[in-house]
Amino acid sequence: MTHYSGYDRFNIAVDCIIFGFDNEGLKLLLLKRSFEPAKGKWSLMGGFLKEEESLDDAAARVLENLTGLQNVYMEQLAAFGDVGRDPGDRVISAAYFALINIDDSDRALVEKHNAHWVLFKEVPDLIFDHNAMVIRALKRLRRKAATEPIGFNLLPEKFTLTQLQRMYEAVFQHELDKRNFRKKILQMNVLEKLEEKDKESSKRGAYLYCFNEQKYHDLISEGSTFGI
Amino acid sequence: MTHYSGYDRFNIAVDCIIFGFDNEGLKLLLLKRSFEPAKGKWSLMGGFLKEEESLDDAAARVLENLTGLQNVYMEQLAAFGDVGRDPGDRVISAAYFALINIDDSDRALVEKHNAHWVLFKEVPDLIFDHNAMVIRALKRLRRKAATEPIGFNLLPEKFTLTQLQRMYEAVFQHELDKRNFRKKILQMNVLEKLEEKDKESSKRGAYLYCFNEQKYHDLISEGSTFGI
DNA sequence: CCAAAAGTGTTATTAATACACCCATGC
DNA sequence: GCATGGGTGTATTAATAACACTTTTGG
Repeated sequence: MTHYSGYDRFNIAVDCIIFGFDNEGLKLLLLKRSFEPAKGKWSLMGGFLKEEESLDDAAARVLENLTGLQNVYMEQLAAFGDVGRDPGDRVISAAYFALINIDDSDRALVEKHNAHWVLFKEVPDLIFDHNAMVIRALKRLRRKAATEPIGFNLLPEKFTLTQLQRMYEAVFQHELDKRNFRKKILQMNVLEKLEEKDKESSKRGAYLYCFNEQKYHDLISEGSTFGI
Repeated sequence: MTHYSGYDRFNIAVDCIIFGFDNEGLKLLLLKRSFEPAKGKWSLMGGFLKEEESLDDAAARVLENLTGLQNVYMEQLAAFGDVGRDPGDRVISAAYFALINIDDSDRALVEKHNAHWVLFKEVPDLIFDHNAMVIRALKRLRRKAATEPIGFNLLPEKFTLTQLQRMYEAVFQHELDKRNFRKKILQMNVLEKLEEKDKESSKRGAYLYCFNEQKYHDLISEGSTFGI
């Protein structure tokens, strides 16, 4: 016996805007829809909410189904609830965005779903209101990446300062000054400089760094903030 | 015949975080819940989504039911979807926040709903996850009010610079320097100075201003941004 | 030896902050 | 004439932006 009988009930979906980053730039993981309506069209990865799971759990499940990844950085963007947004039926969708390192994703799984990493600048027409979701996700990503240390989720555990700068340049879509960038990020003292060097992209080799959660907390607790 | 049969369906609620402002400070419009479960407890104003309306429409309807107001500044905060968030039944709630001028609201309607304007600092324990919604709404309000001209929605059409400053002080919960504040807001050139003076709060009288949408658009289109 | 990326400080400009006195008026 | 809130400018400090050369090393 429910307390709230007599009210309309709805299908609820979660749709995932999955950001990735590599040498080519900022990318989205998109797939060709395998069922009607809009079968064969480009789409975000989605799924329906189940009775026994939270929205956050559903989004994590959908992401894991596609990428094989758990414990990924995810954040709810908003709920999309226009009446005609899905021509198949009335569906309310909670959109989530995720930041992952492309190399961590399970390539076989991704291929099985007929999914592809697409450069953000080249995102095609997507079904329903998915383009609107993507645009809002980028806006949110830009804002948050500028003020919180979430961008690191797009990189491997160990990265060079140049890689880090390229990542921010891809997110913000404009170039940064190398010296000012390094000054700023190093002054915040949230990175740990490793002994190792990366020799892949230069002969000289570049020192590898990793983000240090503890250092970040120290920064915050002394009243400072992260900012690029 | 629906395309998406076989998936669970859910009640969907909208809950409204209604901000107001007067001489006493920043306030929230809260009500004592008139039905089970949690009857008699403090709560946000809410309602259930109907088949024929969008989430935004539902939020606007719920707000109008309580305040009598239409065309109010409203923005979706997020969807809240934890499994046990509402002990009455599984309900997914889309939280919206609204900014209104307290004097514009229909006092009789507000009283009829057993609703009260409560100082933000004195918000009591609310049902379910409503306190969490309120905290996130304030965070969002602070961020957006600092970078977009939404704070004006908390004031009457015509206001003095002191009123404007008090509003921002109430939102940010810290004092601002009078001269720096006036310099900043006037330099942006988004206010229109009226001939009229307000004589209510001083003998000398203070010039009234109003926000000018056109001037704001001019500011934006020349590449500048609003900021307090 | 040279191409290619790594690394490194200083100056100039701009924005943010701190701060105190006179003005107008109703009582 | 005095208490009350309205109104105004400058100097200091901090943050941001602009900018060019040396280093290392594999080929």
